[in-house]
Amino acid sequence: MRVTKEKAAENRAAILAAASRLFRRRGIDGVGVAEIAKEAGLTHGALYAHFTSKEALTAEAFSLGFAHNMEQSRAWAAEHQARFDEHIEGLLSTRMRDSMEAGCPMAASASEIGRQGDAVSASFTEAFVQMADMLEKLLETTIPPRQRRSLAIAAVAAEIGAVAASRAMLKSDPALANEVLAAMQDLLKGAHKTRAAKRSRVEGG
Amino acid sequence: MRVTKEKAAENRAAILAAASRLFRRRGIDGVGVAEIAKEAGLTHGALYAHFTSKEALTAEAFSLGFAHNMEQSRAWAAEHQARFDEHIEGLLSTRMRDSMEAGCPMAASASEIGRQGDAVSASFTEAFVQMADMLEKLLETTIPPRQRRSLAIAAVAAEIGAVAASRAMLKSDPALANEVLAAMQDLLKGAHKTRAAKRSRVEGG
DNA sequence: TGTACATCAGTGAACGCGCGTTCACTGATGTAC
DNA sequence: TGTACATCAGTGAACGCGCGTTCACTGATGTAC
Repeated sequence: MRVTKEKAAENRAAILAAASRLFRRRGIDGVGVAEIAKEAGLTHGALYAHFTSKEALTAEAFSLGFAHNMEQSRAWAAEHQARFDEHIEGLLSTRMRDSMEAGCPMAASASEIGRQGDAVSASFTEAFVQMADMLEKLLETTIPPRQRRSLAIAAVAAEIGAVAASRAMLKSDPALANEVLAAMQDLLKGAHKTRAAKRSRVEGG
Repeated sequence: MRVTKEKAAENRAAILAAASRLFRRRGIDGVGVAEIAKEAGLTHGALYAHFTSKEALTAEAFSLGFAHNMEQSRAWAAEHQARFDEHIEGLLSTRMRDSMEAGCPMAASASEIGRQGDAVSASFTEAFVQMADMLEKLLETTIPPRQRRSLAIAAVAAEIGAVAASRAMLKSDPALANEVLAAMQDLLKGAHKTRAAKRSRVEGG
């Protein structure tokens, strides 16, 4: 039966939220539309009143998931007045790795995105760029702009790899999984420090 | 009908090779056992004479895929007498990114491994460690052992992230996809150079 | 070396199941008067 | 404000399809004599 416009909008949002959550946890191919609808408190038929296909739903779910995560990340950084190093520590923490739902959605789905359609790829790219932009602004301003951009881009990719790899080996070697996170923190913080120092020396000399 | 032991072994190997190839290209959930068997020139029933289940096949296919890729990588490094930097250039090349089949299998499946069973996770970990060991040996010996290990581990995770991210955004922003590979090359080569230089200064002073 | 037979890799039909999608139907909502 | 009716979000049965797995059967291979 028909529901109010507000309720319909809520249901649509609930479907997207459920899809985003389930896709991260079990992969796109690992979750059916019936389960997504059920998780949102609906039957599978209702889903097609809001989305033309699973693919369309997937694209929107990723877009929303990325945006939501980015917003949380930005809020956290503002609240804690986090600089580059602290932000890297947060992203590469065991807490982020162990939470498929609160953690980075790019890391949760990285290797699947390339097999999806253009819309999903575009969502990923947008999220990647926003993340890189955010990190870039946190870098020492003594580093030349071009280097800042390069380092920020590499840092996002590095974070994705470290979290994905750490998750992949968690079942068989938890100690090494933690070592991966720590090693990546060292690499990124070290690169930041070195590039900032180099510039200072140039300025000083 | 029965076939010779040699032919049976060949068929088994063909199934594993087909599975490894198809899983990388389309994901584990994206490929059925019938297609794998067909690609190996058999019917789906034959598959169960060699493997107890798709999961068992998956674990063996990944194990073989990782080992095969590692062997190729080692051979390439030996032939080209590649040092750390050249090896990084090879791994983070557009050629490796664009070939799902010749490229790094860890990057192709990173985010899916965590959802598979213990055996698949163990295969991934073994491949990761071997890759890290190989890179570690290519690092400047002036760098202290603990730093070498940390850098090698971070480099493998970084490579996985850069290749996976570059593939994910290839459809929507090829220029940025290339930039990711270049930025990661800079980050890793820079870290290598800096750590080697630091040590030299300490030794010199 | 030749014969008889057990072995077993491979075939292909069949299993139950869940997938994405469609559709006739329901009934409260939203709207026109 | 009250009434009549069109709208449409949501329901649930049904669709064809491909999934992973099983199994009776085939017939060449490998082995025992």
